[in-house]
Amino acid sequence: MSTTIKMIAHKLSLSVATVSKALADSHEISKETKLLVSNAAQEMGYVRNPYASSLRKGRSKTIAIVIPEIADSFFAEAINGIEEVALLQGYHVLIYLTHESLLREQAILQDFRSGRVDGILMSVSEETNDTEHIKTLMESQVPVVFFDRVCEELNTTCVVTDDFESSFIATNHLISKGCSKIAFMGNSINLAINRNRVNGYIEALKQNGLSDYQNVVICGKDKEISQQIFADLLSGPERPDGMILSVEKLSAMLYQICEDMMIDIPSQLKVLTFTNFNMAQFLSPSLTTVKQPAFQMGKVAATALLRKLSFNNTLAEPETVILPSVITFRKSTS
Amino acid sequence: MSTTIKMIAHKLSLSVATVSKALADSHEISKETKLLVSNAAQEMGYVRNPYASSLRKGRSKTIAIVIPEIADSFFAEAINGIEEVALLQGYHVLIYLTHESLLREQAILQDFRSGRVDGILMSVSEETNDTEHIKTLMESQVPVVFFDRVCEELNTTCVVTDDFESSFIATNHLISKGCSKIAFMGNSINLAINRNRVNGYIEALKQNGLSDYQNVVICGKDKEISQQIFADLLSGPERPDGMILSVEKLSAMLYQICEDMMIDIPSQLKVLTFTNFNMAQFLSPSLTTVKQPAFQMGKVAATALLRKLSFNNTLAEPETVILPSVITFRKSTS
DNA sequence: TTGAAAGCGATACCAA
DNA sequence: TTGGTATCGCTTTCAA
Repeated sequence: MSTTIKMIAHKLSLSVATVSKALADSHEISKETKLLVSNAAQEMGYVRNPYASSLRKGRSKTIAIVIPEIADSFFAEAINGIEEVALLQGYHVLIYLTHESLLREQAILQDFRSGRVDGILMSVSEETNDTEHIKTLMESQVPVVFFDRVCEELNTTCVVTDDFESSFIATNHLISKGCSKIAFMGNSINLAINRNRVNGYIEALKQNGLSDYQNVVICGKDKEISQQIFADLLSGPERPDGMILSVEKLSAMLYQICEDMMIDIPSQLKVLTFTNFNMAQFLSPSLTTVKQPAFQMGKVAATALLRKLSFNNTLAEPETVILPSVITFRKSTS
Repeated sequence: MSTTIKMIAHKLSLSVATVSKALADSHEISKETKLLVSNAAQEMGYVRNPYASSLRKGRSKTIAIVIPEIADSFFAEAINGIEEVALLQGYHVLIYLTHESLLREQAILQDFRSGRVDGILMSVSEETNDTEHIKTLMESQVPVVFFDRVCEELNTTCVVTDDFESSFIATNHLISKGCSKIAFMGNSINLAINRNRVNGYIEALKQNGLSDYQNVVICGKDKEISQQIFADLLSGPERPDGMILSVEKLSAMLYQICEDMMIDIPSQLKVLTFTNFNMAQFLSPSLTTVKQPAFQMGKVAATALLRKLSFNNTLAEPETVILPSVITFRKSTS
């Protein structure tokens, strides 16, 4: 049985009210009493029951991270950034994975209507084409801050990177290296992030008169299907000579397929990936990357959310923060 | 304001007790009433307040993951496995990072004395040489299950991989490839996992009469210091011709240093890493790895913890589950 | 400066 | 099968 305020009160012959206030460092309580209480608390190993506190206060000092997956260096790093900020402000962090399923995402957000969390940091799933579940939650005063995979149509704070520009630069880079048939491998078209990257790609093609070969390929979450798509594309008549991978895990897949099909990177196919992966430089061939500022994005998103919470979700107007990605040219596109 | 049991009761002219029982699918309640209640709940968008429930029941249906870091493919995958099991059984998952700090680990566990979580899944920090904080928690009936970085001296369930054997095989492999001066780069000697690996290494050296060059190097969490240690080791008179990296992130560091110092892998130095990393095969040179079954370890650990919880932490005797790692030989040790 | 008491929402005991 | 009510531990208002 853990120590309660009541026990402390009993021991010191004080009321629970006084003890509660003392522990909260209320100005109504005398210095001496505070000292007495905090000593007793220390000694008795008292830790405030968070559930009683949450129930009473209507706030849980807990936030949720809702993301598609975790075995991805971007999300792992972003969590790192979020955790750092949360810890500093005394918040606890619940983690939920949607595994790219809208149904799961809906179920998770549905649960949040219970008041389990004070706010949410979220990157939507590939399947999220309907945002009612998110809207509903926001309407019931649970602030949501998006990062990376945002919903642009929802009026709230978003933390993203410069997807259009990065993609534009990346495409131009491939073109400058002699590519004329560049394929863009993305995930769901539902995602604004993907649309922005696609648009950057298309714009670059257009400016270079290469729109004849405009090839946006959607690879879903299913690994086998993606592999088949790659294999078909690379063995087809109109084989690309350049590829932009919008999803980290496609890199390993493509490297494998190229090895199997004996396609040389970069001489036969130039490749570039949007990833946060820190070993790109040591791959064979070393991989040209657009590296997102994952840690920073996590920090900024968490900071924005906690600010909303401390301002009681008022006067914090929605904003879009754009943090720059860094493109590093390596052998895979040389 | 979210819907409460009281509101449902009011709407249906029932008592809160009845509604509560109906929602819990109690046998005391008639089929008709249950249907009535569940319909109303659905319609009103009712979600049980978890904090009120936890307060009353003394259980939170929440577990914590306490790990050193998250930007590491092992831990990321392990979380994946944990989350899967937790979700299936209706548990929520709080995540805490110690960043290899004992102080932080103690503070986190201290908080758990509040009843915030029903159980804990944990991999200890490098600095954890004192386990009082863990013992205290276990004594207050909060079950702890260790995975990967376990505390062998604490009497509870541990999920590990075959560290001694893997390390033994790995060392023998290097020896069979002609190495005679093999260095073992580990993290804290506090960690049983590290000791087991070191012992496997030492045993292999001994059996091959190579104990003259027995070199266990401790790289802490500080990146600069580790780099210096590597640089010194590789520029010293007794430069090793083989290296076992016990920590994933040392791989990138070593590849970089070898590039800078123009040391060729594998001709001048053979390298092998304990990692869960899925692109090892595409590194240059491709990296020989001991791959831990991270996802599976997460699943097994979570399953064990939840079983303890459902059995009220009785009759679940402590056990040690050993899941095998897979060693894959590649160019870095050829 | 301190204390009594109501109440957060759900659960569980006991009574009807 | 249903309902009244005490209770979980803490916070907060109001009174002393």
